[in-house]
Amino acid sequence: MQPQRFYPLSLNPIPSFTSASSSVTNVDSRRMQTFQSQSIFGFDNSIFNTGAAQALADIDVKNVNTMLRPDMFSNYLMGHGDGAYGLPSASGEGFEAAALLPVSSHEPPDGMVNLQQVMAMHHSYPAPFPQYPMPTPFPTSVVNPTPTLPRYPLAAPNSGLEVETDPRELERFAEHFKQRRIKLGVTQADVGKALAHLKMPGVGSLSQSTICRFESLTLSHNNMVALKPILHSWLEKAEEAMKGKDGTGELSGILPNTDKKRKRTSIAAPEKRLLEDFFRQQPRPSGERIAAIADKLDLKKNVVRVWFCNQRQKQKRDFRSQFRCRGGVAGGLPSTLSARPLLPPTSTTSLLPTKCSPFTGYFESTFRE
DNA sequence: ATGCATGAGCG
DNA sequence: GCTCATGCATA
Repeated sequence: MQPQRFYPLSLNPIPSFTSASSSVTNVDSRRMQTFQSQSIFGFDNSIFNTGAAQALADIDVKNVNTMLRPDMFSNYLMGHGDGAYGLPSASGEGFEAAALLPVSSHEPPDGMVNLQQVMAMHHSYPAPFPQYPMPTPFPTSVVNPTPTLPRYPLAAPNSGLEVETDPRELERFAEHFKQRRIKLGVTQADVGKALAHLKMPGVGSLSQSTICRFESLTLSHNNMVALKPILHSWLEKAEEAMKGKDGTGELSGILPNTDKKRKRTSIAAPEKRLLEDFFRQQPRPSGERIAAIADKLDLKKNVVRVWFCNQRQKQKRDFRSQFRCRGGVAGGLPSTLSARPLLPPTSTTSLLPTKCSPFTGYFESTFRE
């Protein structure tokens, strides 16, 4: 059984949401305007008011004209969990950065097992939730301490709760997430599968790759923003399930057996070096040039084209790189927990030197030949 | 963890 | 034909 496929989380089928004044309206506009305006989680509020949310969760979102929007998750995240940290405000102010994050790493389980197995172990983990530092206290008026209130937000706009877009906070969460996941003994793949069982509208399973990239911050900023509430939600449930030693089972996913094999082109080192040379010369070669390169390297034109696409994306998608200004990203940072990204001073409005592209953190070289 | 690939949405 | 999110396959 294949995991159900969903739309990319940040793609929004509603055209009006994809314009410059997109649905990410709730987000600190000062910052958001520095990023691509692609909407993230378009989610029609009305579905909540009509109580159709659950029904929606059960059908293929491809057929639904709604998507999730990060701001819709604000309340979602605040639900319960005494130890759970709250969604910080987008302002991100009064919040000391990664200094607080040296989470002491206790020994992880020797082997990774799926959550179901873990829960079956009946181990009660001591101090299940080393409090994730709460950056900005929420006004109590918007915090919902009552566990009986709806899991899905009825309205988010201008509620004061906003999507987390502070790169520091995202980074901190990513690390926190990884630490906790490991502590729980859950693999990245397990998390990805379990997401489908959260029954969050528009949220299906994700691959191990994506979870990995989230943890290692090798996603675009928008992508990080979009995934954070979902993963946070999973983590909350997982912690809870672990606490109450009787797992509800909702996190145990069906293990899909993917048998189809796709062959992957492998570009040899010499060719790759040449491609990198070409890329340095011109990151956005014309079709003709691509053809020429392909011919020269004896590669298929499409392979070369995709390689350039991926190379550009590689630069851009590294979440961390978006807050740096440098010539290239080749190699990138090691994705170890100890890799401390160079993040700019607190002010999110001046994250980047003016010469940088606000989105990519790079000097733009958009001109094509 | 990451390289190559796919596909939706878009201009 | 590009960007972007995401996944399969593999180093």
